[in-house]
Amino acid sequence: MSRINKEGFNEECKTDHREIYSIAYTQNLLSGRWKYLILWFLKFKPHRYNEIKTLLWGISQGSLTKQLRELEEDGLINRKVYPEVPPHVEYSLTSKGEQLIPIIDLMKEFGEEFGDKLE
Amino acid sequence: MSRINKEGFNEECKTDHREIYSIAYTQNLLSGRWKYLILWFLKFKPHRYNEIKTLLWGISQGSLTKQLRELEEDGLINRKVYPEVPPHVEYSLTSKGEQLIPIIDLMKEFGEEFGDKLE
DNA sequence: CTGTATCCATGGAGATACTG
DNA sequence: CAGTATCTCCATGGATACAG
Repeated sequence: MSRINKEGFNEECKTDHREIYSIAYTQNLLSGRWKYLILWFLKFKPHRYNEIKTLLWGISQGSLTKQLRELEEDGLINRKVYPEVPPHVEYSLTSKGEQLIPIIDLMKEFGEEFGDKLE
Repeated sequence: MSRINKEGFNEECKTDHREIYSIAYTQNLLSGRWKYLILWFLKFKPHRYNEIKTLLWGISQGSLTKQLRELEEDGLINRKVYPEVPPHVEYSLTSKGEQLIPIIDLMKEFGEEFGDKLE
């Protein structure tokens, strides 16, 4: 999903610009094939890199690293490195990231009601 | 954003499969550059094709038509054609689509709190 | 006014190999 | 264990022209 910028919205839009930008802002943070699920997993407890990779069956290392970096840059998750050998890295939600969880909860509830075809 | 299928999640995933599928299902319905904003506009009242096109400054006709068709196929919006000349088409939310609005509301609130940089 | 048809550019995601 | 570096592929969206 492409990211949406400030440019590109009608100056005469009937609804408040800020509302549109706010929705686009949040959408941008969550744009990515796996981000909703990563945040969902971290809701319960911190996870290590390989734990997430196992939960997200099918994700490649390259993709996972990229999504985690983006989530980190957007301030949604923390990355804590334990200076051990072998390496030990743990990802957890920031308070900002936690505030996204209710959205994902709602998406889960919606999907439980309407998405039965996936079962 | 690519769509997520039933396949691709670990059989031994610690969280309930249904929750993951439910999140992915909802994410799939909303995958698309403009869908959140289209639903947001329809929240207030039905809109005509060109009204939506004007609100979404910058969208091409081809893209708008495609997004509207997908939303319609997924049962989120209604398409009502008034047999007039010139043509008159009105889009409105279905009850299923209305149940998505709280999610978008939350995204708006989140963006209002954290997305000030877009102002 | 509300589209369709066609082509094209872009970027995100996967595959694979390699590394401290 | 937790990455990095490339490469490739293809779905998505945009541009443009045309139409009922």
